[in-house]
Amino acid sequence: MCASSSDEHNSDTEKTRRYHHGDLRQALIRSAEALIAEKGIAGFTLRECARRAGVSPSAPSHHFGHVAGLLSAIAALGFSDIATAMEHAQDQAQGNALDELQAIGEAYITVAMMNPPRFRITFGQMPLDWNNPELLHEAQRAFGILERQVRTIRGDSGAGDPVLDTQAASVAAWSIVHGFSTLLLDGRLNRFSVDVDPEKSVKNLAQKMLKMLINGIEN
Amino acid sequence: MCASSSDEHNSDTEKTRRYHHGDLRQALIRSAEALIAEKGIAGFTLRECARRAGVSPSAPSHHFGHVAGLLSAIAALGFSDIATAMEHAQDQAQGNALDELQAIGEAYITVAMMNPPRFRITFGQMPLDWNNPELLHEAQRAFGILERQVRTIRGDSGAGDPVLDTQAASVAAWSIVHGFSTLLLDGRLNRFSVDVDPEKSVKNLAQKMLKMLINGIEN
DNA sequence: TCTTGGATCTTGACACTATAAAGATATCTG
DNA sequence: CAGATATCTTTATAGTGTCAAGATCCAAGA
Repeated sequence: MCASSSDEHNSDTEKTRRYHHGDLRQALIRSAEALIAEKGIAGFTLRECARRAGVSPSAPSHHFGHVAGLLSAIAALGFSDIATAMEHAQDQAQGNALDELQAIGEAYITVAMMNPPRFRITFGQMPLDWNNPELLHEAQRAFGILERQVRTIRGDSGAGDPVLDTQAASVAAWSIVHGFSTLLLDGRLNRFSVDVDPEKSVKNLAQKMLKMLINGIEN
Repeated sequence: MCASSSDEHNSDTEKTRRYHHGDLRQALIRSAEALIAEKGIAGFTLRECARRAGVSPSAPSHHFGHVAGLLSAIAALGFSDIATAMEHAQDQAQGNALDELQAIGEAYITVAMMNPPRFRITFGQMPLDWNNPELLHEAQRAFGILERQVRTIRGDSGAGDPVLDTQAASVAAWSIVHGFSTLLLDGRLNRFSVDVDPEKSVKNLAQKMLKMLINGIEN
């Protein structure tokens, strides 16, 4: 994932700044996430990303076209992160289908917490290019895992009340983990009565929430 | 310099363009929401708002200070909408505490659907000024209603499993309705297997989701 | 080895944007 | 009727995304 000679193209040092960066695409993605981590979404700027990568303002256009191109590439990584983390969690909790869904949901939240800038880009309101095939593919992959798991459960439990159908259950699962992640990352939770300071208590809270929903789904 | 009195063709109505707008504050709020409804969050611009209100680019600063001021005023309206709609729903469904929570949750989603631009501002990533006392107050009011309702329920049902405590339940309720609203408004649901085209089916889906969660909470 | 085509980056320019300072105008108060 | 004050305009500054044209490097083919 890194270049062959890693100390060659650092921006802030006065190392011979080459005309060709060598790995600009990756560098810009890193710059963008670091920038958002520092100054928030509002502080994101394509020019500043280029500046941090040690490159001219219009260099990014040759790799991503426009801003949405860079953001879409990052969003694709975001969906990929979620999908692979879900798959991993699913494998770990193998056996009980309900436990697998619980693990999948927790994985979603964990990924959001691990890289907030990436999650904000993936699910924020900044423009994305949904014609990007990679983005589209990874997004469908992520949601597919969750939906398949819910379908498995509802197939198992024999579906009592027809009102509680599979679609509603999968959307409910997605909504609860997504809503929690969003509220948490935007600092909406600790602004009010909820104090979720230590990281442990966040995961604990997420566990409880999911238990409630899954408890409601299986019945 | 512009014509002071007689000739006017700038505004859509018969209003003569005066030096003093008369109700610029409200006009800017309306312009902002209309603009976002048309061109999305990315198309929002303070200058364009001023343009639509028929005033100079820096006129808004005298009413809101900076961009975050205008957005915060709108966000305060957003929280107020949610709070009052929740209170209304609570009154309508009076009697069963569980039905009340269900109604409160549905109200949240309905408000989001009724005025998407306002909801996007209220819960989006654009900068807000949380020193704005009105914004803070309305936000606390909204969450307070939901939390009090959950507390009522858990007091009623006698709280069996201590794992499923009140805090987790209220956050779960907030998360599921907020997550659903966000995913819906950002077009993330109908992009995949879920097709929520007719408005009726959206409310139906929301009902089912909430039923599942509440079912899980009361047990 | 030398040349040449294509990918990569820079320069320069344009039309935007937010915001601040200072001047112009209307409304309100005494 | 006069000041004072709130409201809006003008003007200016610094920053932004994107485009077109030029500069530079790399990697084949002769």
